[in-house]
Amino acid sequence: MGERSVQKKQLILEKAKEVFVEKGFRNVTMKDIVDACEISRGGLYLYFSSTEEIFREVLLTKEEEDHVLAESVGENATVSEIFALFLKEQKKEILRSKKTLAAAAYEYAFANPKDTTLKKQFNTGVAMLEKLIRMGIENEEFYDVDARIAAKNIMYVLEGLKIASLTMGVSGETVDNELYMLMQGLVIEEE
Amino acid sequence: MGERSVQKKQLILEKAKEVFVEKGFRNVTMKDIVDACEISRGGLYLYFSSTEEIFREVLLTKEEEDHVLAESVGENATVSEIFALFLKEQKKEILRSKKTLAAAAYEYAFANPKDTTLKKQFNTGVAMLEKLIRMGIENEEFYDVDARIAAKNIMYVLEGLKIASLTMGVSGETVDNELYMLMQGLVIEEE
Amino acid sequence: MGERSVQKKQLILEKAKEVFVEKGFRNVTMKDIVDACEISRGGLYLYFSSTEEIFREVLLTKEEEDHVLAESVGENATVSEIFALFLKEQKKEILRSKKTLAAAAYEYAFANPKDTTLKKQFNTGVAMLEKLIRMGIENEEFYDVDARIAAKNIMYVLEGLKIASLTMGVSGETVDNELYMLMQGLVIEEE
Amino acid sequence: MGERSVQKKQLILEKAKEVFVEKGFRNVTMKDIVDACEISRGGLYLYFSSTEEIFREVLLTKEEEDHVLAESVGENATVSEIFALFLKEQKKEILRSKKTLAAAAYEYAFANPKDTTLKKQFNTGVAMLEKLIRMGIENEEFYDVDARIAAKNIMYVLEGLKIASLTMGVSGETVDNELYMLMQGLVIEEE
DNA sequence: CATGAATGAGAGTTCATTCAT
DNA sequence: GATGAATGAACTCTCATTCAT
Repeated sequence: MGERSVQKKQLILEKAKEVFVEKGFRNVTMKDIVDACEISRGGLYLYFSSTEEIFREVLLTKEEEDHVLAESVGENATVSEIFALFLKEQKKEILRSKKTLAAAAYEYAFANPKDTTLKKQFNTGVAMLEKLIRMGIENEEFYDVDARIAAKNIMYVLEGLKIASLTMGVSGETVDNELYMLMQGLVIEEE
Repeated sequence: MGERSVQKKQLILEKAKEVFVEKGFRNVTMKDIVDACEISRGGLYLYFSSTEEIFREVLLTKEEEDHVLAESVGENATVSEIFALFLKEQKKEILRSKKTLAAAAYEYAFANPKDTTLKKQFNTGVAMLEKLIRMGIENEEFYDVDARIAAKNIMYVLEGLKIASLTMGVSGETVDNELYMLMQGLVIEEE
Repeated sequence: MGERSVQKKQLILEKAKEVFVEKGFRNVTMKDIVDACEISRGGLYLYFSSTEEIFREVLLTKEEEDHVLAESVGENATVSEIFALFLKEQKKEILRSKKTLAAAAYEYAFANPKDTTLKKQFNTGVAMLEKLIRMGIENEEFYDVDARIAAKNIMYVLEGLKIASLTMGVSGETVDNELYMLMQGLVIEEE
Repeated sequence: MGERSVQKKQLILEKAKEVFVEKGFRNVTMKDIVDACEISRGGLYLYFSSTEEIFREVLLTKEEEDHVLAESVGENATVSEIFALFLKEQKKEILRSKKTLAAAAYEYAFANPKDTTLKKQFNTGVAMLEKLIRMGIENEEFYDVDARIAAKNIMYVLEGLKIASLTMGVSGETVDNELYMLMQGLVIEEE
């Protein structure tokens, strides 16, 4: 597969992502993707042989984006500020969840219980938060909690908000309340 | 619709529920349900005209079960005990989520953003918890928190655990940790 | 599957047979059969799920016809006469082989080495001939040969003529010569 | 077409032959041959424009091999010996028929009734045998039979054994019995 | 000459939905 | 009411064949 093909593959992944965002996972057919990419029926099969295969690659692309995000966080000042920034990003993500892969990813996970991509992404998040919390504790910015358990708790609340956003809608205010509680549980307030 | 028809409809809903538990929502065809019910293809159409319609009714049945649960709680003694019992029930529910309608319900919600059934069920839960928390505060068993916000927080954590259980699996211990944190945030420990 | 369905299945088998006669085995698609039967695409799948399955049933039908033939032979007079009649039937069969299932059956056998239908039909032929030859020997109409080996030899010559007829064509005279040799090898000529 | 091209064409024919041996005729696609030859899709079309065309040339190659065989026979001593050697070769050929082009050739012939390649090969065999038998008769090694008819009979038995070997399997013993009968019908046994 | 990406026709298969009985 | 055969639309997937490079 030459240079040109790599570009085409990339194009397919981009267009396919839009389709998955719009239609979820199960609902998407190879034809949908063919139409979105404006290529021939057979053409798509040169690159991928099922919607599942395409979705897996789209998910990996997402993962990369997340990594980039995680690293860009590293440049900021105090741990509390980084944490606040992280939560702010999460809020954005939660509120626009209907315009992301989130629903499709859940559907995919339901259909593929063996696949561990979501789990890995979750664990990556936990690990990052854990590290952050440890730093906060060391700096005496955070209460002396069990960093791992606290990290997991944050991730579960975020998951809860995400699925709630997808299935019943949540207001910005609601998210703020939840995130505020998370901060409160960790950050030592100055008097 | 006569007596007999009502019974038949009930039978269909029961069998259909098993199918939805096993296969989710999108994956289920009218044929699957026809096969499970051992009725004729045409026969099913006398009662329901799509899997969506069937699923909606199945979901309502579930709602009733939940109500029953909520009321049975009422017989217990202290608020803390009731709360502990509630969490214990939730733990069970979370750990067996793969054997419940949960995944199908989420899939259904993704496909039907307008439908408010899940939202109503969530809100019912919030209301019940809010009432409980208010009672706890009055009894001085619970800290004096914002009951509504606390109730919502609990529900979001539970949602997070449920979707995590469905998509990546969670251990009993993990659930315990989370539920313990929820208790800790509310119940005033005696010294 | 009710009365009506059995008739339809029969109709499909008849029409399918014509298609197999005309096009062989591998070349035949479900669509070909659908067109020949003037039923819907999906309709055919109610009865059969592949051309192979259809062909197998068509072959069995043929087998029955052969059995009928074998028995009808039993009514005639001397063994030599029966034998002559048998060869005459075979000649007809060989010369019209292009209008029978023969080619399709060979193709099918190539594609399904495990299937023993052809072998069984061959063995049935051998058994019948062997019995006939034994009777001929007892009656002193036939030379005292090894009945089993002689029977097999006849069947192999007939197979050779059949495949030759299909792949290169044979004249009636050629068949006559071969069949005459077969008779000569068995029947004791009166002086 | 230059020297190099001829080599390439030869390579294609060799590899294609392996494919035809393995898969028969109808089952083989241009893609199969492209894959086997490790050339480009377009490249194959520079030399051949269909599997049929390729198969025709492969068949001619086979014909040459047979000729070589026929001539190599010429070096041996008595006619009976040559005849025995010929039958021995045929036995080998029959028993390994599943590893030869035989099935593909029959399939090809079914699909191309106009093609006379198989007929020519058959007639070449008949002619060779006829010549041999005439020599045997002259030498008084063979009975005084009609050489042409005897030659044809031998060829038909061999065809019968070949197709039987392909479609239902034959044992070495069975082949021996048949070939022994052929010898017996010709060779005058010394007392 | 040679490549291999791309096309589009066409086969296989499944299902929601209808309708005569 | 109930049945289940029948339909046809929609999808999946494969290949022969072409063509820009």
